[in-house]
Amino acid sequence: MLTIPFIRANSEITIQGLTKKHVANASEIVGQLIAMDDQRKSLLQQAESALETSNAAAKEIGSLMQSGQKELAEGKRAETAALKGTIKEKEEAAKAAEKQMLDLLVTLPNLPHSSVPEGKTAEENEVVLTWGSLPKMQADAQPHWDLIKKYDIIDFDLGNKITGAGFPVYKGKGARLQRALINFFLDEAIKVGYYEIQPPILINEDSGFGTGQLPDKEGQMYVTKEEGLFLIPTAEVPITNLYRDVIVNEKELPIKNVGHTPCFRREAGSWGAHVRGLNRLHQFDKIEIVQIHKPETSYQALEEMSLHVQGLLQKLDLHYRVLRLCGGDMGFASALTYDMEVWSGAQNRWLEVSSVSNFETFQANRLKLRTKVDGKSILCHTLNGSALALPRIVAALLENNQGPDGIKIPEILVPYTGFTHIN
RNA sequence: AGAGGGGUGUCCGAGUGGUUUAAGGAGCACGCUUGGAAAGCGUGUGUAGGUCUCAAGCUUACCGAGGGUUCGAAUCCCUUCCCCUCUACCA
Repeated sequence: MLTIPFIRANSEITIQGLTKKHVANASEIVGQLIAMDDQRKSLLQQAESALETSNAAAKEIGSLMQSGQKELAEGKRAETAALKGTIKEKEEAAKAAEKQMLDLLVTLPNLPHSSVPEGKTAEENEVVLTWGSLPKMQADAQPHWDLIKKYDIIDFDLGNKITGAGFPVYKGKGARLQRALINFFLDEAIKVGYYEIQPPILINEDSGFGTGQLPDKEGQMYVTKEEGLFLIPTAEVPITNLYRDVIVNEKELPIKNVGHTPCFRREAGSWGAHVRGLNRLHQFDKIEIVQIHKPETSYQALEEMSLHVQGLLQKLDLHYRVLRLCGGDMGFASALTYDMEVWSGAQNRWLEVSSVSNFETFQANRLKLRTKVDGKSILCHTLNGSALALPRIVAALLENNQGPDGIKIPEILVPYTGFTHIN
């Protein structure tokens, strides 16, 4: 969430940024917000000055009563009783004005970083770099949805039976490959200083709000019926929310956390060839890295996180590219996002496997995540990224590494899997 | 899940309607003291909002959260969350 003081002080920048993110009528909205805030302030002042009078009178009544001056006290009492109505009325009006302002403020996305390219759709994302080369595929190369059947390692039919579409069952070497990847990704993160967290995978409403899933995107999350808890769409939510309502000691920054969780996404309304097989699931595993920084170091951290993710892809020897997302394709809360895409040899297209973002103070403002610099409390910057999401990595590994002997496991994973081929 | 007890500042802890502008202690910071340190003494010590050119000052809210009663609420009432003890259940 953007802050009102920032918007007031930088209304032109705000309007430009919102426009880059394709918010319609940015200029009007900013004007409205400032007007609402003015109204809020004025009502609050009225309420507070009435309260001040009333507080003073109440105190006076107290001392009059103690000194036995009953009649004087009674007079005062009548006087302040009359104020009650005004106070309540003004307080309620101020609260209503604030709510109106917040309701609007909460709908505004974060402002994009200056390096974010203009553009509306994924086609306008900027390719930052491409690593590796196209895998050499055999003539009769099969897409992963055929390979998983051929080797009987991932079973969608069984998943359909016990849950529904998009909930595959991993079996045998398929299950072991999952476990190998999870451990590999966690170990790599721990090696470079991340602290491992195993969070709950159900979250409450406050947490959903803190990282920006609520109030807008509840349709994308599963909810429990009795408690109204949400199944997490990503470990970002519980791990970042660990720091909700926290003033972090400056010395503890930067914070670097990593966690593995299953992730749940309803993805209502998406079907078609592009979502076949492992390309899009309702439940999948992901290793998430989260960092919390002082503002001046956050962009350096973003680059470091991007390099970490790229390192993983390089170790798995996957042909990949890095995109800098354009204003229209970026997430709601992000100021700058890099997407990593791996080449899928049999589908002949790029698959998104990671998204690394700097949210600057956008999440921190909702979370009330602050630190103190020179005695003043300031909002922290939050960042996160997938390192990595499993299903599409598995899809690419299966497709790109298929051969006459079966599917070859990358060297680096063999100690984790305990086998060299799926056959 | 049932019964009972409890949630107060960075921490411990007093406080059941009016000098509580939250006692007292610990911690922390600064100062005095000292050859240096400890002890001792003194001063300060939260968050958010408003006012203000800045600072200071003034002011409002915050004793788990939300609402209510009252001229006045940490204190009384209602709702709710969390913790502890016992019982029940359970991996």
